[in-house]
Amino acid sequence: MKRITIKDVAERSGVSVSTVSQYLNGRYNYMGEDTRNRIKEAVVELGYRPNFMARNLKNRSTKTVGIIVSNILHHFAVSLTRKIEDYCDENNYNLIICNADDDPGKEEKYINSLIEKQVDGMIIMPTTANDALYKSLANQNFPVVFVDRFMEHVDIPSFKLDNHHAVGMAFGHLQNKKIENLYYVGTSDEMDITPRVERLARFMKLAPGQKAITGENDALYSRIEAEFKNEGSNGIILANDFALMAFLEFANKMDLDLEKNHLIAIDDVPLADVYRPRISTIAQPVEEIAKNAYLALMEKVEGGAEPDKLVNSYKGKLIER
Amino acid sequence: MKRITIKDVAERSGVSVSTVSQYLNGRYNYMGEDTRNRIKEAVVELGYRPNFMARNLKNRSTKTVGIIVSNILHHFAVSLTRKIEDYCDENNYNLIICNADDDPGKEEKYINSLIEKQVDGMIIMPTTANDALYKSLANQNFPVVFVDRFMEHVDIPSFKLDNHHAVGMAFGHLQNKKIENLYYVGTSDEMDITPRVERLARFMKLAPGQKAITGENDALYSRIEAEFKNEGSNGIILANDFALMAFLEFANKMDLDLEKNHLIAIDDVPLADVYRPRISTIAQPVEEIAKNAYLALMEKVEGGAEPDKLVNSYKGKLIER
DNA sequence: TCCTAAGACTAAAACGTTTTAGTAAAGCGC
DNA sequence: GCGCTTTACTAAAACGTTTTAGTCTTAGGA
Repeated sequence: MKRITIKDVAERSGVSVSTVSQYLNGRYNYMGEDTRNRIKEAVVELGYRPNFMARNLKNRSTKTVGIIVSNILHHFAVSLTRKIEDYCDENNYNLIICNADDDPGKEEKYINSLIEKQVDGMIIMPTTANDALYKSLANQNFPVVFVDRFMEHVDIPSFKLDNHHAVGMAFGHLQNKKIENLYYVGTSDEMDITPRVERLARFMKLAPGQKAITGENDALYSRIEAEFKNEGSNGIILANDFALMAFLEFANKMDLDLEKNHLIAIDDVPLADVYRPRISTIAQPVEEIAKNAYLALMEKVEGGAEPDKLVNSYKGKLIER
Repeated sequence: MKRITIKDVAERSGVSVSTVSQYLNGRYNYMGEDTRNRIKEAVVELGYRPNFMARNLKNRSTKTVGIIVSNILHHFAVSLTRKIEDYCDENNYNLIICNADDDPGKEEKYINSLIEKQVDGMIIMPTTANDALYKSLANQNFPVVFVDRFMEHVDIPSFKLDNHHAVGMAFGHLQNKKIENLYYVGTSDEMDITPRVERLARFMKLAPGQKAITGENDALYSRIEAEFKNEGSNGIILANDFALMAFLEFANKMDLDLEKNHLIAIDDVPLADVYRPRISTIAQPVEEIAKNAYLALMEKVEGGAEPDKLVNSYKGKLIER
């Protein structure tokens, strides 16, 4: 598989590489019309495609940004990535998608790999466990923005759901029902991950003395089994899509009556709309987060103004079903 | 944001760039121990990271492969990508994930962009609408494998579900119930996309005279509304996750009794396990597809043997619920 | 003492582009 | 027919690495 270079094109069309390069960059007034046509033909006939590596060794910008999501299995992560992809596409940027899989080691590897690949900037949904690395990025003035999560002592702007408001809405929604006990079910807040911390904190504040059940994956399921009492009419706030799935699994097993147990979940997953009964949710402002994160990143890439706020929260939308 | 190069490291440690390069590539016997330590320090202090572009301009391999999925919203696409990512990770390959969004134009753009980025190979879930481009890849001997879909006149090996067998299992599963009418609900087979064509064809063969409802997105929903008759006990084969969602939406609206209407869906989406009632599915052999596609690609990358078969189908697994 | 080998390095070419500075020829005005 | 501009190009440096072919010094070995 011989690689076709600009030199092959130059030879084939009988001009110098410089002229071919001018042609490739659309500066047609540097050459006569017949030359231009000959080059055009040569490019097509040889199936020439410029070498991005060589091109961007000379240029400054790679017109590429990377996104590292904490876990691509979260519906929110995929939707956000899709939206950001749209923005990149519109603006002729390439997007490299990386999945850290909730593993700080993988995250570190990807951050380094993206830098080596000379991306112009990156969007990170941080695992929050690579403090030193984030800081060094910020210090080097490398263009980075965070999404979904915020880190207290790191000078990188973040774009995310207003978690306080979201939990407030969930709480308000349940108050309209006649509910005896309130539950919060979510992933554990031990890791200091913003949405977990903020959501849980707000729940505790709004419903002091009510039960919060937290844990990771299978552990969460066991804790639900251990702590949830199926008595009377309950309200259950599901902190994210994983929590919702865990609770539904439990509800199925116990055959809970979901007309008496009122669910409301953060993250508007497609399943909520078709479940029986349908499930009320709070949809994340994916569009706003994607847009503002992208714009802020571009500001940084182009060396423009810093955003005036480090934490940028956007309100979710209650979808009552 | 000044970029730190190997030259800076060389100056800082008082040796030539060649020596630093040797150090970076682990060829330590090219230098004395103290030199080695000085370079090490300089690298850390400067936070030096090699420029991938420059490095791979010289080298042949980029240790990078790309995957282009037809639509990242399909559960199957994400699971497969995750598995392939694991294989890449294990073997120290980087994976660039691209989402064609069922748009042949985007697919073409991504294929070109991956070539320009000098990936060592790519895995494509083809939209099937870029015939000429696939062929030119095959002719140039560029390392490519297909997944999920197969293209008749293109010399690229494909790794996919055994669709005939899958539909056969779905059919068999429903035959154990007492069913009066059989339905097939799926995306349209107009585009000549392997799974759609094969699944539909097999259904027609097994259940001649029974109803097949096909269409895209909203159109599919309307066709269900128009053609599905809620009379007696029905069996419904859902051709993929989109079809399942569309049908569940319809079932909800009509308040269909899902104990009388028996569903079986291809693609084991998480929702199937928690839905009420739980939904039987046919799980794709994601693991096998990922593994074999990856291995075949690596064979090609390393210039090894061609796979002996162009079409490699693996059997799905019936999950009765 | 001379020869060779080993050890510790370095210079420079090469990878495939872009870009800057230049050149040669043609055309034009006067 | 001289100077100037325009047109149509080209040569060569540069980007940040890797790699090959050296070079220089020191140390043995005969």
